[in-house]
Amino acid sequence: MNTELPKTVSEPTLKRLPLYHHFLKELLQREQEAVSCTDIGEELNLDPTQVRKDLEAAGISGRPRIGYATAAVVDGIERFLGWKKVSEAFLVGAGSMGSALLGYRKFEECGLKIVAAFDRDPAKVGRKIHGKHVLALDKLTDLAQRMHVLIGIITVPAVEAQAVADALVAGGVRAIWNFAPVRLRVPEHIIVHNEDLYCSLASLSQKLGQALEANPAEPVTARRLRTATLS
Amino acid sequence: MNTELPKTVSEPTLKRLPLYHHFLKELLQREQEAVSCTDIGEELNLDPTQVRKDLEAAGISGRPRIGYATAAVVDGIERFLGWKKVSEAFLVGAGSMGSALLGYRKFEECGLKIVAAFDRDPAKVGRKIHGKHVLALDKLTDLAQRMHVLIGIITVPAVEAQAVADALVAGGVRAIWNFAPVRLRVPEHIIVHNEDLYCSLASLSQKLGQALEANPAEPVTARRLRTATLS
DNA sequence: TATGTATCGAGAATAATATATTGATATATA
DNA sequence: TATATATCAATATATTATTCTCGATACATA
Ligand SMILES: NC(=O)c1ccc[n+]([C@@H]2O[C@H](COP(=O)([O-])OP(=O)(O)OC[C@H]3O[C@@H](n4cnc5c(N)ncnc54)[C@H](O)[C@@H]3O)[C@@H](O)[C@H]2O)c1
Ligand SMILES: NC(=O)c1ccc[n+]([C@@H]2O[C@H](COP(=O)([O-])OP(=O)(O)OC[C@H]3O[C@@H](n4cnc5c(N)ncnc54)[C@H](O)[C@@H]3O)[C@@H](O)[C@H]2O)c1
Repeated sequence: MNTELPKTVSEPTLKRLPLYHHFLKELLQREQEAVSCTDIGEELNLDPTQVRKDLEAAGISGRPRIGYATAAVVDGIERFLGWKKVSEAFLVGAGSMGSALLGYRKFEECGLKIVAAFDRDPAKVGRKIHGKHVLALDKLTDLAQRMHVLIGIITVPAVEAQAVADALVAGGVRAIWNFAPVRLRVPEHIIVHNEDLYCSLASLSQKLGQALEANPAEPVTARRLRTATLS
Repeated sequence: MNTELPKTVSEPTLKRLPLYHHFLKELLQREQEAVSCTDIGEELNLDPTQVRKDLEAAGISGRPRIGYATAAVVDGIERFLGWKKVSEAFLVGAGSMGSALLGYRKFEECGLKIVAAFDRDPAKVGRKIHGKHVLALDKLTDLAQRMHVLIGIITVPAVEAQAVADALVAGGVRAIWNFAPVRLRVPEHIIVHNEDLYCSLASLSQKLGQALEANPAEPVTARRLRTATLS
C-alpha cells in the first residue's frame, strides 16, 4: 500500500470517494470481503478506470485478479478524508435549515460533530435542538477560541452571513460551510464551501426545460433502468 | 443577441450562471445599467473570459467598450435556466429537511413552486407546513399524474427513497431532486440530481485535514481578504 | 504444470474545461 | 477627425479530468 499521498486531489474525485465508501459499507455488511473496480463502477455508473484512479489518489491499492479488500478501502477512504479523527463544529443560525443539520446523524459518521448552535433570537437561546444547546451569539467568538473549534456552519439569512463569518474567523475557525446564498469574504487561509442549493436547482430546471422542449410528453412506457448519475 | 442556443452547456457553467444572476440583481437595485465581465469576475473571483464564455453559452451578448446591459443579462439567465415559467413540484418526506425546503422562498424566484408535500406519517398528514398541505403518501402517484407535476423532491430516509422515486416516476414526474444518500434507479429519460450534503462535507474535511497538517496553528493575524471560491 | 482469465497498475490518448492571446468595435477625448 | 482605451468576440493554448490500452500478476482450472 502506497503511503505517499499526492498533495492535491481533484474536487470530482473528492466527491466520488464518499460514494464508494457508502457502497462498500453495504458490501461489508453482506460480508463481501473483496471488490473490484468493475463492481463499484457498475453500481455507481462510473468507468472502472475512474474508480481505480480515485482509489489510487486516496492511497489505496489492490491486487490483480483479486480486487480490493473491502474493509481496507473503507478504512483508507475514511482515513484519507479525515473521517477518523472527529472535528468539532459550531452551527450558527438555528432556523429551519440549521435545525435539520443539527439532527443529521450521518455527519458524525463523517467525522463532523456539531457541538453547539448559536442564534441571535433570544427565544431560541437556552433551548436544545436535537440534543444540542443553542447559545447566545455574543459567546460565539470567545467559545470557538477556547474550545479550539475549527469548523463553522452558517445557516443564517444571507444579509447576516458575512458578519457571522467574521465572528467565526475571529474565533479561529479554519473552515466554513456556508449555506447562505452569498460569497463570503474571508482571509486567504480559510477554507470555504458554499452549499448553494439554488444553484444546484438551476441545473436541474435547465435540463428539465431542455428535455421538455425536445420531448414534451415522454411516455411513461420507456422502462430501461439505469443508475442515476452524479449530481 | 444570439437566439441560437447550443444544445448542451457544461455543468460548471450551469452552476455559475445563478451566481452571476444573484450579483446582477444587486447591481440592478443599485441602478447600475451596464456591467463588464471584468466587474463580474472580480466580484466572484473568476476569470473574466470564463464569465464571457458562460454568458455566451446562455445566449447573451454584450457590446464592446460598453459591457452587458445588466437587465438583459438577468433576463437572459432567467430565460435560459427556465426560471421564467414556473414548474410545480411535489416534496416527499415532510421531516426536518423537507420542512426547511418547504419554507425556502428563494426557490420560487428560480421557478420552482412546491405545491404540496407528502408523508407516510399519519400525524403529519392533513397539517400544513409553511403554508403547504401535507398529503397522504398513497395519493402521490395519482395526483402527480392529474396535476401534471414534473418535479419531485425526495427528503425521506435513505431506505425509503427508491420506493418514493418509483412512485414519482409512475406519476409522470420527469425530474427528481434527491436529498437521500442513495443512487436511485430510474428510467433513462428521468433527470436526477443528487444533493449529497455529506459528499460535499467530505471535501471540506479532507482539505481541512491537509491544511492542518501543513500548518497546525495558523495565526489569526493573516488578514488578506479574498472572495471565497466556488463550492 | 500449463493455460486462461479477471484484475490491477501505469502510462498514453482523448475529451472537457479554463485561461491567454489577438483582433474588432464603440466610445471618449484631444 | 484622429487617437487611445475598455471591452466584447473569436481563436489558440494550457490545464485538468476521463477514458483507453496494454503489460504484469495472481488465481482457477484442465
Ligand atoms: N430553508 C432552506 O431550505 C434553505 C435552503 C438553502 C439555503 N438556505 C439558506 O440558509 C439560511 C437559513 O435559512 P432558514 O430557512 O433556516 O432561515 P430561518 O429564518 O428559518 O433561520 C435563520 C435563523 O438564523 C437566526 N439568525 C438571524 N441572524 C442571525 C445572526 N446574525 N446570528 C445568529 N443567528 C441569526 C434567526 O434567529 C433564525 O433562527 C439562509 O441564508 C437561506 O438562504 C435555506
Ligand atoms: N436532516 C439533514 O440535515 C439532512 C441532510 C442531508 C440529507 N438528509 C437526508 O434527507 C432525508 C430526510 O432527512 P430528515 O432529517 O428530514 O429525516 P426526518 O426523519 O426528519 O424526515 C423524514 C420524513 O419522511 C417521512 N417518511 C418516511 N418514509 C416515508 C415514505 N415512504 N413516504 C413518505 N414519507 C416518508 C417520515 O414520516 C418523516 O416525516 C434522509 O434521507 C437524509 O439522509 C438530511
